[in-house]
Formats: sequence, C-alpha cells, structure tokens
Amino acid sequence: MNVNIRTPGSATRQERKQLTRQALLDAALELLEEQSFSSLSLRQVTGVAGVVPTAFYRHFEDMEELGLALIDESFRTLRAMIRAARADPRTNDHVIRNSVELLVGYVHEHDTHFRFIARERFGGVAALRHAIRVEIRLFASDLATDLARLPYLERWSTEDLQLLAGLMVNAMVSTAEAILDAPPNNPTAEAEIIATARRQLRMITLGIPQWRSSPTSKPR
Amino acid sequence: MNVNIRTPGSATRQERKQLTRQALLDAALELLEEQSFSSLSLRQVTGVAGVVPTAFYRHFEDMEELGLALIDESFRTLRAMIRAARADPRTNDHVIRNSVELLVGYVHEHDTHFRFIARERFGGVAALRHAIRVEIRLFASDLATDLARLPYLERWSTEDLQLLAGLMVNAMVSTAEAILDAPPNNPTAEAEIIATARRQLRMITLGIPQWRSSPTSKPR
DNA sequence: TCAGTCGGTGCACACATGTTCACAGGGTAC
DNA sequence: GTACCCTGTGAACATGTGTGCACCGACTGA
Repeated sequence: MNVNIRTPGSATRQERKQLTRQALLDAALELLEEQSFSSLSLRQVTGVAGVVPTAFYRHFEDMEELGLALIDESFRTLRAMIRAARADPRTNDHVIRNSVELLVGYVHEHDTHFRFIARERFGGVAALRHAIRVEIRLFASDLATDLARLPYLERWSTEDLQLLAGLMVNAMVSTAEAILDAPPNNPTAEAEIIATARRQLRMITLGIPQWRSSPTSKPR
Repeated sequence: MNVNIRTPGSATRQERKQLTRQALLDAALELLEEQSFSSLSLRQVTGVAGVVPTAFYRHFEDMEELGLALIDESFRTLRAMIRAARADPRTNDHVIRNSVELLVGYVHEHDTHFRFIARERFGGVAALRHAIRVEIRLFASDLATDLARLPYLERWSTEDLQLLAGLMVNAMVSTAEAILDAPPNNPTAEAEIIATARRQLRMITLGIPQWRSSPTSKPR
C-alpha cells in the first residue's frame, strides 16, 4: 500500500514504462514531421520506437490518446516560453523585438512540436482540433492578463484585452507557421518573415491608442 | 481534324467524362469534410462517386493530382468572391462591415472548399501545402493592388501595401477558420466571431494613419 | 457501315493496417 | 523465497489499400 515511500529501485518498473512511452511519443513526433496525424499508423510508430505493435496498448488505448498526449507535451513547452518571457527583465524595453526573437528561437528549438500543432490545428481528427483550440484560447487568456499589467493598457476592459491578445496570438501563429514552411537554411527568407512579424505587431500596437475612442459595444 | 466545328452530339463523350470527373471531385470534397487528404483513399473516393476503383486512373494519375485539382477549384470560388467585392459599389461606404459580411457569406456558401483549404494549408501532403501557399500569396497581392486605389493609401509603397494586405488576409483566414470550427447552428457564437473580425480589421486600419511615421526600412 | 478509340468493369495480387490471444521473463510485493 | 503482476513478444486474423491486366460496349470519325 505504501506507494511513494520506497527505495530508489522501486520506481524502476514505472521508469522503464515511462521510457518506452516517451519513445512512442518521440517516434510519433518524428514521423509527424512529414505526414499528418490521421495518416499515421500505429505500426509505424511502434516500428520507429523499436517496439512490437501490440506493446502500444500497454501505454495508450488509442492512437487518439497518443495524439492528445502529444498536444499536452507541445503546449507545455509553449507555456515554458511565455513563462520565460515574463521572467525576462528586458521585455519592458523593446517588447516587440524581444517577443519576436523569443518566439522564433522557440519555434526553431521545438520545431517538431510547433509543426505538429500547426498541422493538426485544423487537421482531420476532431478530438485533436478541439483540444488544440482550447489550449490556444488558454494561451491567449494568459497573454491578456499579462497585457493588463502594461501601463498604457490600464483602463482597458478585459474583453478588449482578450481581443488584442487574440490578434497578437493570430500574428504569432501565422509567424510560426511561416517560419516552419519557409525553405530551411535560407537566412534572408527568415529575416523577411521576422521583419514582417515585427512590423505586423508594430502595426497592431499602433492601433492601440486609437482604440479608446470607440466603445466596447459593436461599432456601427 | 476539325475539332470544334461539329454537331452538338460531338461533345457527348467528353461531357460524360467531365461529368464523372466532377463526381470524383465532389465525392472527395464530401469525404474531406471529416477527414484530411492524406488519409483519403482512392477507393473511398471512387466508392462515393459510384465508380469502380480502377476507373479513377482514367481521370487522374494520382490522388495528388486530384488534390491539386481541388485546390484549383477552391480558389476559383475565392477569386469570384473578390471579384464580386470589387464590383459591389457599396464597398466604399462601410468597407469593413461589408467585407466581413461578404467573407462570412462565402464561407457558408462554399464551406466544403474553405474547410479543405484550411485543413490542407499545413497538412501532411507537401505538394498541396505549396500550391495553397502560392495561391494565398497571389490572393494577397490582388488585395494589395486593390488597396492601392484607396485614397488614404495613395502614397504607400508597394511593400507596405503587401504587408497590410498580408495582415488582412491573415485576419480573414483566421476568421474563416473560426467560423468553420464554430459549433453549427449557434448564431450567438458566430455573431461573436463576426464582431471580433470586424474589431480586428478596425484595429488594423486604425494603425494605418500612424504608419507613415516609420520608414519602409526595418524600424529600430 | 466499319474499324477504332476510350471510359468503365471485374478479377487478381501483394501488401499494410488494427486488434486478438496465449505466452514469456523479470521486477515487485509480501 | 515465492507467488504475482506487468511490460513486451510472436503468430494470426480479417479487412482495406493501390494498381496491373484483360475485357466490354458504346460513341466517334471517315
């Protein structure tokens, strides 16, 4: 009955299981760089993971369950990113420049995760689509509460902040997707994307001071 | 040798072929409402189209070729939309309201096409991805030349216009995707999306007058 | 009218897939 | 130390898949 209080060797069984579970996730992610989830077969995954097909069921009931686990894993890294952004003291100086830089860096570092999310955001599996949608909404909400702390957004309603955050998240998503789809090892193309992202964010923020003039209700 | 000058019955052969070709395209589009292209099988398509599997090769060499044909078909309707927008005289009065209305109407009318494009824009088949990317770029360019005719954008550089058009297209794409993913038969949810789209476009346009202050080169 | 072209059929094959079942072998609990 | 639990194995199956091939019947062109 004593579950947690044990000698260090006690976790070996679970550790080994966790290990092959991670191997399955990694294998899937690797394969998903070049195909979409709906065309990903259980046998492909187990093949790359170096396990027999039937072993799959020891870890996931479904392929769908594995997909949801991948979404979870992917957004964990995203949350880590925004947490890092919050901790970074420089963000107050050149918000846009640093944000874009941070985003681009993370996209490169975790390109498989980002590519997976981008691909399945409107992919063929409904469960994955919805899960991703929920996570993105949560992400935008997080950003909105962050924005609320900025001086010149003090008096904004939460609705407007959500709107602004949504606009920014859209821009970020588009940027990430553009980077992933850009020809690799082509610095100029990527620099162009980065510059565009900066200008887009700049254009959005330039609209902010004008926004107060209109009420929260739908403008005529 | 006389190809075109013939009795009306002459085209019957080609007409019938074109008919089943269209049946294949329609069948694929129907199936693609609930799955992604990479998981779409040749036999599924022919099955729904009411043709034997091997008949497929009389019309397309590949499934990929069918996919490209679908992209072509989809963007034909999109081009029709922008042409209608140009022809509409009211667009000068309430640009944003009318644009959003037009977009939403078209998305509903051709939801299968839009859904297909949204799904395959970053889907698992590289050829489709690239074709869609090209078409979207063309679409943004078209919009940019349209924007160039507006009075208060007279002195903008083509680069900035492309940037602005890209921003707007992004917003439109996001809106279309949101509508497609919204729960059906839920007017309030859709009204919310429409309102958000309007405000997003409004926020973008509000940034326009401020833009002149920065040069076309990358801002520090 | 007659040979020919061509869209559609039916059969066949090799192969990949999901899932089942009994089984093994070693860490775990007592 | 022993019985048990649990992760991974191997064979087997029904089913779905792409594609080659010979064939047919009707429309076509002269």
